[in-house]
Amino acid sequence: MTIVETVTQAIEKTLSQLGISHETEIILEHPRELAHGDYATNIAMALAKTEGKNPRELAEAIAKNITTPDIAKVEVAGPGFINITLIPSFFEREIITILKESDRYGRNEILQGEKIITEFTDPNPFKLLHIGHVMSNTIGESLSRLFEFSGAEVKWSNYQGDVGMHVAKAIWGIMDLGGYEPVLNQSLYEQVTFLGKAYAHGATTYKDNMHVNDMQQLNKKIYERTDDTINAIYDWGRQVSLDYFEVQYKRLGTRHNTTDNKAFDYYFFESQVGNLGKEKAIENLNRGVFEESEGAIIFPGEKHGLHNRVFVNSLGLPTYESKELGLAQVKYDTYPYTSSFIITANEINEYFKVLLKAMSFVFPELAEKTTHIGHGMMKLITGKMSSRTGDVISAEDLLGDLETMAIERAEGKELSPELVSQIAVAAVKFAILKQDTSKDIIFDPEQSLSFEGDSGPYLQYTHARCCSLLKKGGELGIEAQAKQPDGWEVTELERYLYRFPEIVEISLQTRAPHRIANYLIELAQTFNTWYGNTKLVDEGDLATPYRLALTHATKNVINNGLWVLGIEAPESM
RNA sequence: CCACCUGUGGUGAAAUGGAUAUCACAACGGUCUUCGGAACCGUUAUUCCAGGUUCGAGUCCUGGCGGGUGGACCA
Repeated sequence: MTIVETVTQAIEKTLSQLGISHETEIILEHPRELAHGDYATNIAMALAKTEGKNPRELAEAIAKNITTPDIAKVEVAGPGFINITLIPSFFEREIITILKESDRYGRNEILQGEKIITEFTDPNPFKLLHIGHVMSNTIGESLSRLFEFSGAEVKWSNYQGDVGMHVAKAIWGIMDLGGYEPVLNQSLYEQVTFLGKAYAHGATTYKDNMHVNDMQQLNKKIYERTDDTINAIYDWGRQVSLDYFEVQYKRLGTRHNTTDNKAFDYYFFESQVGNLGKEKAIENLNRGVFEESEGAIIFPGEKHGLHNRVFVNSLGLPTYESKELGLAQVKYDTYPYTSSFIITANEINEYFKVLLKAMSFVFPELAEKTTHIGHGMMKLITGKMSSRTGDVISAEDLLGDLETMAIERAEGKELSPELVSQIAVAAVKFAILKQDTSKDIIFDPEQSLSFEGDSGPYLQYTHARCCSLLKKGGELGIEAQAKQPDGWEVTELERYLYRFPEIVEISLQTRAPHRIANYLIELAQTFNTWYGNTKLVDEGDLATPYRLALTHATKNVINNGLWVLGIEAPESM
């Protein structure tokens, strides 16, 4: 039984002893001020009115009767809070648990037996992997890890638009620039840069209302695969893009599956789900779910308080909407999930509401299992980042600049390329994950590059510092021992460490990795303050073994927390 | 025009309806013969406006004002 359950039960018992029946749930929270205790409940204030009593008097009455072995002190404070302080040996037991469970500490079984499929990143072949994709990738990976940390079997998927007008624009651009042959023998980066240029050229031309017809015809030919020359360009461009994305996932530290060493378990493509989606739309047109309008097949979202959307356009081609229907089925056929999460930027939130409504008629069981999670957009303070490949900033450029800064920051200290990469990735991922992911992020590269304050590198540094202290203890022949010395005063650090599993649960329930990120910062600050004020490894001090145990516990919690965020925890840096 | 999201120090953020609104950056001032200074300590400064619900509102409701995103053949 967890400490929260034990204490809640004790309060429950007290209430019934006092003859108070209640429907209000007993909620335990951590007071903002540690001085107020480890847990607090507002139950007295909540029940005061129905009981016809003064909240403070009621609180006093309840407080007097709460007893469990782990409670050292119960106090009434403020308007009627009941503050609870735990006994020192509770913390000692928790430290033992943290050391014993090691990299499993903080895991739970809330999602035991669940089969979850997540979808994120979703870059489009023929286009750049840009910072928006980095954001989706980071958030999607963290949520996937959080689900896994909570006991679910999780499959990662990536859905990519390998057909559609953007491809036609790119291919038109390639042809107009004289073909791809000249770059064939160059590096992957050169090839993909050429591709990016070609796309930009096509897109600009299209926007200027030139060659619109040509590109639409081209689009049709790409669909039909009737032209050998076009097919060759298409196959080259698609493969170059996919290879290049994979290089970027490696660089981003995206976890790779063990079967084929690729970032995702499943890759789905628009070209593979379009026909099925179109069939479903036509099928449901006959059932009256969809309607014909202006030569297109639409879903009348307006009948459901939403807006109408086109599923099959007037040329008879499936739009993104109907492809998504096909995708839901293909995903389920590939991996019979109990839940499916689709993580995208929030600019398509409204679109997804309509889509899920339509899906609830076409595939009721699948729609029930599907959740869309919209994340904020990455806004840039312009002019501060190099942008070698166009007006959007590529993942490549972003990471390159961060790595350069990390090296400068180290001031001549030799860092392995691997470590430099880990630090750069930590900087950007933490900047994304430290705040509510549903909101836009104003990405100030300078700030993220500064590596100060609440940053990923700060956490990594704290982790490395813990490792160093443990090493020093080892050299002196002092082993960590989770046994409080006589007269030990419980530190703030201990009073934060045991909260990690609770934080993970809250983070899961609200699907908010930033809860974990913020907790880790608080924990690291608490540790560093302690470190600054106390000589932790002191040969002559009997408390050193316990201090080393706390240091080790801190290392474990930071390590596990960073794991959920998808950030590496190097032992030295 | 309609829908959804959003408004917290100079800047960027946090806060299951709880106590004196927290953290970082910036600014200013300190600590240092390091246990690894990418550190630690201190000072200044904040909930868009008006009502309402509640014992209690940054948080919930209503109405303003400001910002973002969407609103039929792009995704």
